[in-house]
Amino acid sequence: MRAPYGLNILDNCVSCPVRGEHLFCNLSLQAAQRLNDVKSTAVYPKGAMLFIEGQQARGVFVLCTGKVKLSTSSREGKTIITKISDSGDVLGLNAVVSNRPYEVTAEMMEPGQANFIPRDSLLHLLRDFPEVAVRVAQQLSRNYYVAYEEIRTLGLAASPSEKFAKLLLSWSIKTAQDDGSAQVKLTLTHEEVAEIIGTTRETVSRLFSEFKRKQLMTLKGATLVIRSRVALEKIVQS
Amino acid sequence: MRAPYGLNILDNCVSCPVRGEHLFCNLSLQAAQRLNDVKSTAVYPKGAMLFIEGQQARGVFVLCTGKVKLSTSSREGKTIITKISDSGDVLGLNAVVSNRPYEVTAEMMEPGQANFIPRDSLLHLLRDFPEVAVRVAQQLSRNYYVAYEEIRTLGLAASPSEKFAKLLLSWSIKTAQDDGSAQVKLTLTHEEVAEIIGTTRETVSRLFSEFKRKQLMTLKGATLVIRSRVALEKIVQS
DNA sequence: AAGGACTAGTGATCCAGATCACGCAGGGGT
DNA sequence: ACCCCTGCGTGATCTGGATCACTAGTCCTT
Repeated sequence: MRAPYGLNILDNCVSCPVRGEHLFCNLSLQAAQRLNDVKSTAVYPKGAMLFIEGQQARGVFVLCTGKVKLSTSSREGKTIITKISDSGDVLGLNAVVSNRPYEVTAEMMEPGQANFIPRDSLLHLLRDFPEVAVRVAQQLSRNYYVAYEEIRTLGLAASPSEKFAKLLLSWSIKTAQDDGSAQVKLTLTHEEVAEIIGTTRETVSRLFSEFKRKQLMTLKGATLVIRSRVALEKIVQS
Repeated sequence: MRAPYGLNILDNCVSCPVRGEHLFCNLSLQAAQRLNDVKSTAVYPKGAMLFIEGQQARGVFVLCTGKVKLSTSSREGKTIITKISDSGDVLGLNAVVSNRPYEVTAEMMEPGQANFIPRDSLLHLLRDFPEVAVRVAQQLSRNYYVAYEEIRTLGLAASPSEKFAKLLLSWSIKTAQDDGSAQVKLTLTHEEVAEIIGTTRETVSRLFSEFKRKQLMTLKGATLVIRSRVALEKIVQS
């Protein structure tokens, strides 16, 4: 028996946009109920840290609304952003399952709401409900794929242009039109973009100029308009 | 009830060096028996490909003996080695669990033996035995951590020297002595080392010279002697 | 013994991108 | 209005490592 909507973990915030695909949607009634009992909801302001790299894992966060920046830094202060998470994402799962410190820092980029599930509760859930364990395994392997893509990008894609083009393409996936164009609201600073593609702020500035000059994109206020995805793909594999 | 040794999946090859920590050791009697029924063992020659990047996932391989090189390449032919696996490692797990193509190519670097577990059998095992699912989840999150380390290395550690030092340190972990020295049998070509740390063969050659000159290591035949791990660690974080 | 196919070492050159150093615009806050 | 702070755009310079081009040792094959 499937849980009615009322027991979905995301239901007490905004309705879940991809309901059913998520880690904690469409569980059995029992599992969903247990989940509901152990979770707690909170609202976080912009800039709030859900957790910090190196902290012992306390539990996982299921993001309802808002965007979260996941990043790591080296001792010398260099920072890379590994992912921008949004609604529906589960944060901290790897650390919880393998009982290690959080490997990234999670910072709210805008105010938002998240459900928290304490470590022990989640682990018990895992052992009591095979369906949850399988879901978690699938989620973890998905995370792995994302990480792997990142390795490919960092290791194989040589130039900043290439990585920048890749980034633009990844942004434009959701809003892609039939004609290959797309619009994205640009919420990151050049500095942050630089931390994503592993280059400097100056280079990102120059990339924006270059791509505009080459008619690959235009910028109207904070709205990024991508002319042709095909042209970008050509740069990626060049 | 725990399975007797006779039912451990690694038992029909060399005895498992870290028995008990592995994915398929110390399962319940039932689970171990099922596992034993569905697995098949084979010997592979040097150069054999267990699977190739992009192939639909057929199943997982549990490596008994030998070393396996895991690598990805870009269309333009650039290759990176993401990991050198050895005895006990489980290969292809991520692809099987998330039902995607293998994300890497697995090539035997020396002759060796491996157990194969077909995809469907493993997935059934997952659903029937919560303990297996939990184990798999843990293994996946461990894989994730390794991938994450790689991202940190590629994204944060700037110079080839730094990455080379990191690599030497990772090699010397197992054989580290109290005085900070260590010995490693060097089985990779300069070319392969270059593919691991993401640089060129020439640069690796120069790195070897430089590190020898700086008394960080010496080379006797194929035996690499690391003088002081501390000195290397200093380079890593410099 | 001789040839070929890898693997290594090392100079010479070149260039993309980091670094440094500005100026300039917006936008709060007092 | 003022200042200060953060984010952006762009020139000038510098440099680490890629690339190219050799030589030479080693191991295998025939």
